[in-house]
Amino acid sequence: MDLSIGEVARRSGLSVHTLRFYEREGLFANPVRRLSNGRRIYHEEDLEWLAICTKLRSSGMSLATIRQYIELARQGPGNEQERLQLLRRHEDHVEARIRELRETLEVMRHKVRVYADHVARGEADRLWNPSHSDAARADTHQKCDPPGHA
Amino acid sequence: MDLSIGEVARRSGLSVHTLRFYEREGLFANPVRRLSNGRRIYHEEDLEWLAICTKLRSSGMSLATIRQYIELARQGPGNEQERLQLLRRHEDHVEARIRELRETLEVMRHKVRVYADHVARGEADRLWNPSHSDAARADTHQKCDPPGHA
DNA sequence: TGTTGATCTAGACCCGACTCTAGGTTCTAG
DNA sequence: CTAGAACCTAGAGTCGGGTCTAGATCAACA
Repeated sequence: MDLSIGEVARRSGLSVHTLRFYEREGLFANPVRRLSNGRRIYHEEDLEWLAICTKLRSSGMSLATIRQYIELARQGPGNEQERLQLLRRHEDHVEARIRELRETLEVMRHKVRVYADHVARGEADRLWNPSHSDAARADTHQKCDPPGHA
Repeated sequence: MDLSIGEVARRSGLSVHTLRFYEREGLFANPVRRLSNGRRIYHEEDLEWLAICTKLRSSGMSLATIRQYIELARQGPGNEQERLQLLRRHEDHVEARIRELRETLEVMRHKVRVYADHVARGEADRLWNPSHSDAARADTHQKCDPPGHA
């Protein structure tokens, strides 16, 4: 049940380069073992961890933080609170990020709606070609264009 | 009502370095004007745009995309649909990102709950020190630890 | 007048996270 | 026996997004 790096790459979606890179960076819980010929051998557990790892990455956890986490895990029992703390801190970050994105999204949706409206009614000229002198006027129409001052 | 770069930095929260960098990158709708002595002069409109710009950035829009957008705006009226399209594409990205984050968050919350439970009941030993040979056993407890195989 | 502080330009540097190259070994199939 | 695929290491390169430095100019004040 040993897996080659190529196999793991295929199944994890990461490149072999990245797998070696992650190893150098200490992102595997256990030092990756080698065959006598020097080739790496992985196991199902590594794939499971890589899946989690990838999820953490894609939710914005840095490699440094992931490393911290697996270092705690490597130290064995006794630091459960720290591990939980680390995960909860990340939860908080993710939540904050979601709030931030939602807020931006709302603003954007509003602007797009107003714009689309104007465009549809063919009244967009003033809006879409703001100049220094009529910026204030355009403003009252909720423009979100980069203001011009030519 | 002219603003110096320092003033704009103060009010936008960006550094003077970044303002100059953004200018080089073509992220201002209008070429930033200079005083006869070469110093940049900004206006309120620039601050407004920088605020929007910052929001777009913080929602993950790349500088390249922002540049595309202001290039459309610079071309003047006639490409409203393209601008709307660009904004809507970004909306889609942001939505997708929110979904992704929410999903991760759910998974994390679940794992944290299960962990905290185990820790609270003092049963975490097996869970928190998984070894190759008992990984399967630990697995039945929904571990999210990096699996060990020592 | 001279120092302090803000600005200018061009270009180097940094960081995170990969990604790839060069040059060498090893496995596998024909 | 040999070609080609897969692997190895060390280290260089890339990309996005800044960040900073050096050396010069300029304004304002005691």
